Amino acid sequence: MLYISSEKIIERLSLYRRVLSQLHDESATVVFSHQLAAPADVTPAQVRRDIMQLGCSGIPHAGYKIAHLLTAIEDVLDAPESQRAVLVGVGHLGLALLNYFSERWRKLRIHAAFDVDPSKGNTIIRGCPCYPFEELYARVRAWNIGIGILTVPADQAQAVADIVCKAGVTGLLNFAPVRLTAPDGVYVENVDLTTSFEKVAYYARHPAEFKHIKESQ
Amino acid sequence: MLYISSEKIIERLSLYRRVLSQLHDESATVVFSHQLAAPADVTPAQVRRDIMQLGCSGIPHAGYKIAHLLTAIEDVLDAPESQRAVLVGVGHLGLALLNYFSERWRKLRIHAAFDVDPSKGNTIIRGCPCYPFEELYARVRAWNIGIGILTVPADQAQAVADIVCKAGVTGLLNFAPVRLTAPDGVYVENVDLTTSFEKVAYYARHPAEFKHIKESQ
DNA sequence: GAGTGTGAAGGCCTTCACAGCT
DNA sequence: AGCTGTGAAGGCCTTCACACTC
Repeated sequence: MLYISSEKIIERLSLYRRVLSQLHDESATVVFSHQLAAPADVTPAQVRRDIMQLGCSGIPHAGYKIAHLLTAIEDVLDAPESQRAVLVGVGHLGLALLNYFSERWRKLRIHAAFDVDPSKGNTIIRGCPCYPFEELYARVRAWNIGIGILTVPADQAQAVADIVCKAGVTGLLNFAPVRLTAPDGVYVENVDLTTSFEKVAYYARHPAEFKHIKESQ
Repeated sequence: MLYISSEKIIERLSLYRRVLSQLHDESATVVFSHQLAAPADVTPAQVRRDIMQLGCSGIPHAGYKIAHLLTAIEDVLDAPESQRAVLVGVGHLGLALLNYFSERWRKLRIHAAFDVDPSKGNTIIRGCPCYPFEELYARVRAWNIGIGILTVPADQAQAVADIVCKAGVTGLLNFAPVRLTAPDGVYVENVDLTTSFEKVAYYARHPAEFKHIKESQ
């Protein structure tokens, strides 16, 4: 089993995999570093370094075997057995994620959803069972689930985080515009839509300021 | 007008503002660097450096004036007049964003939405008018809109990006799991839900690997 | 010739550490 | 005493450049 220390590399591996999967579906068998570099907005040298860390080797002038890379990336990114998450908050964003992640990965999936709205309790949404919010703690603990996805309003996010952390999750994917506090050992990934929107707005007004980013292609 | 070169700083300013706004609502008037550091997961020294770049000064032992900081951050992040975006793809994710960004900022808002589904054409959703997809190019151009938010399926994202770029936007907020190609001068911010999910999954399985991140508090 | 593998260099960001102020 | 302001140091990530291979 291979451990990767850097967050940035993990993110790029996910991107590489997406491109590799597509190439694989198109029946390609080999890939060059520059083919992976362009979609990930990095240099070919960066790609080669990342692949080096995976323990893979290419063939000069002939590139890398796609199948080898895919296997190596799976070894890093995918759980050996299967990994499950719960989603809390079945609003529009929650539904979008349920659509998005339904069936797409065998090894990583949303196992159940929870919502305070009683009308959503004990229904099945996009193939995913939805339970009453009150059952959150007991079910996460009983199922031994490791990931919590929070798509609840900002003022409830911390309370929900506390519950699922106490129930044993070690990873949180937080969509609420709040910075959560979580116990040591729990990884928190924030998807901050406000920040993303404001950032785009800033650079949309100052097109000169990011010239260097585009030149990396 | 002040220009900030670094993407990271822009992101942190957005976070600082959120905390500052809340403190302001609670009638606080001053803030210490460590109060802003904790929610943003950075050191107090980092906060002081960022504030320095804003051109603000604090008072030793007494912190920074919240009102001054808010004004300075507004000067950087907010457009002088007002800035408008269009949203393309009124699925669950699009609806979530319309809820999320409705009315919340006066200076930055979603001005119109577009969808291929004819039943959504010419309706008003969460206060935001929704038009048929065919009118996208003409309306973006006529209204001189600078930002496009893409919440369409992956296989349509590039085509939509091409249309809105040709119509004159200079910033794209892309939620489709594809890396877009856009003309020079157009800033693309990708919100990659797959990557975020896989990243959380990785660190949820390897709690030791991110110890250094938590220690920054 | 064209692409890989990698030590070395470079650059950016963050943190340290301490002087200065109240 | 406690917090700000900031030069200097440190660390991480990325890029360069070129030997090497097919």
